[in-house]
Amino acid sequence: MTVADKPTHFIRAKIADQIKQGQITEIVTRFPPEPNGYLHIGHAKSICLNFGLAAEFGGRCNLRFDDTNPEKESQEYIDAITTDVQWLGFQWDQICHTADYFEQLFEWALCLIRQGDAYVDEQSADMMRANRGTLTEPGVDSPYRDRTPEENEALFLKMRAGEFEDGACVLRAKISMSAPNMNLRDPALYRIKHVSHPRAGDQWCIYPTYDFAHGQSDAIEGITHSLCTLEFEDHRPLYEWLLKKLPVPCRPKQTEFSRLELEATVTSKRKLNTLVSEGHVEGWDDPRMPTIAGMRRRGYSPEGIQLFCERIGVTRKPNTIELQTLEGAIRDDLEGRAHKAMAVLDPVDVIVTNWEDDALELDVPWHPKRPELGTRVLPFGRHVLIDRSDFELDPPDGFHRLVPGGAVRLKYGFIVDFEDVDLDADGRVQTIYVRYDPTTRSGQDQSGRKVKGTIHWVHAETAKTATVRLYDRLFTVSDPGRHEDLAACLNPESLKTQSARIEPALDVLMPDAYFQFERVGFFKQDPDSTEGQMVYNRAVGLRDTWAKKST
RNA sequence: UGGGGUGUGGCCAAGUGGUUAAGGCAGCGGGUUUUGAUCCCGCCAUUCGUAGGUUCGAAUCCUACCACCCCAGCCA
Repeated sequence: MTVADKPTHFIRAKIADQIKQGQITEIVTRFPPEPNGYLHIGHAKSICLNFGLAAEFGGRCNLRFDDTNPEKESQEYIDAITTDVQWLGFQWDQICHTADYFEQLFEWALCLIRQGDAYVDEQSADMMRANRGTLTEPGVDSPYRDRTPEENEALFLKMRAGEFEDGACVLRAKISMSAPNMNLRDPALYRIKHVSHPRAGDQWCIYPTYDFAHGQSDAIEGITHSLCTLEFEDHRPLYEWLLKKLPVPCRPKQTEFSRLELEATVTSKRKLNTLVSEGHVEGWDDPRMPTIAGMRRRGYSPEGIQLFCERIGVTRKPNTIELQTLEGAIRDDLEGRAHKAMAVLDPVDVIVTNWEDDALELDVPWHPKRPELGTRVLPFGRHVLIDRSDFELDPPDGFHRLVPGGAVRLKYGFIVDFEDVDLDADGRVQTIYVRYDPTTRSGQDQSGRKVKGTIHWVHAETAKTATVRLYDRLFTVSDPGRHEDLAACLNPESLKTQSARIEPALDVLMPDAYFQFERVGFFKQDPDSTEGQMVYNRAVGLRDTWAKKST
């Protein structure tokens, strides 16, 4: 897609306008995750927005780790985030860490102190909370609020020197304790944490807060558009207050958009963490997780996720996207990308009674519309397996698969006519007997015969056995985010593991390929796979209007 | 009962005073099809949170009301 045919949204429109008006010549954005967890689908929206916009307008986008709280952050998350952003298909201009700005931020804190715009408060956290007031009542000034700049500077230096315990005091902006916006009631700028930092090591025992770090970091990097979610809107006056008070190189502008809410999905880091730590899923990359790592393992493609992010738009409205919107985007992308092959998940024996020869090796394309994907060998013979659901003794109206007295095409093979069926004592189909029509070989059919259906199959002798993992939504409720007891709304059927018979070509490691099991769904080889013992994850099923009608 | 936001079809989303309110997803109907997939065609809001008002004319302007979301971390 080019800029012209992408659906527009208010941020894209605004940038286009600014460029047109000559107000800016280049845009610089940043994606600023805190490395305290894995990236999820909500972050994907932000990544696509920030990197996408920069690419579209010929600008730059930085990946910035907003690492101001060493208590929660770790190198594991930094590495995972780096991997995920690249996998999603984006390349940053610079990789940055707020920690690398700590010295400059400290200098700026000193500036504020000398200007009389910040003070060291020795009230306890509880006291500060009590004195902050409420939503409807103003707060009370701290008894330490009127210290002189000299006194504050001396204290702040002592904070840095490690002369105070954690929590003994904090640097606060001196704004107003009666501001209706709670964020302006003398917000904390620096706090004491005798904790070593994943990047800065033991250099610091005081760390800036988000509010004191974010805008100035944006300014240091020359960010033109600081995009963030709506919950930061109330912080914007503070963001601007700091940039105005400080001798920063430029004044970035913050623009907010609404965060992504996905049906039947949780995206709070706390809740995702609970799922992992309580063992409800197998890890951050469990294919049922809405994490980028999880979606990657499940078999979603980066382009499919990008397509989804483009389709959902960017606004300031609260929104909850239906799961089918995500699945639709993934299918739309995978349809053109996947290698298409045959696998039978619930096999039943079929004997082709008039086939006397050895196996016939059919040469069939991986994708009928994409010859460049090449071909593979598909064996056919006397004994094949078809899916149990593709035969009905007593078919409902409109059923066009194999039935007694009927005929069906074995895809890429021949048309076969029903001959007989063996049932076991319970009336369950045991073996189906058919005759193949030699004049109907795919690609050289001279019979002119038409049959109602074409089904998939594998050759019994050469087929391999694989494990398939069939995933379904993790939660039974559409709004798990609103339920405190997550365990109570877990879907017990979110993962079904079973074996399947696969054609030989599917028994080869192709870790980067996406597959479609014809008539079944899109699959990806799990990293647990080994040749001879493949594991296929179902990313998403095919659209199935027949199943829909019959229910 | 403070401040900041948001309300357009089942879900998203254009639209910012003047043709019959874009488009996507989902749904429905039909065509093509060696995947009941894909692809193609068609249908799907007399109405824009509600009630008033301004205007020749309103989803767009004004007023009032209603609903929902965010903010009282030394989290981000």
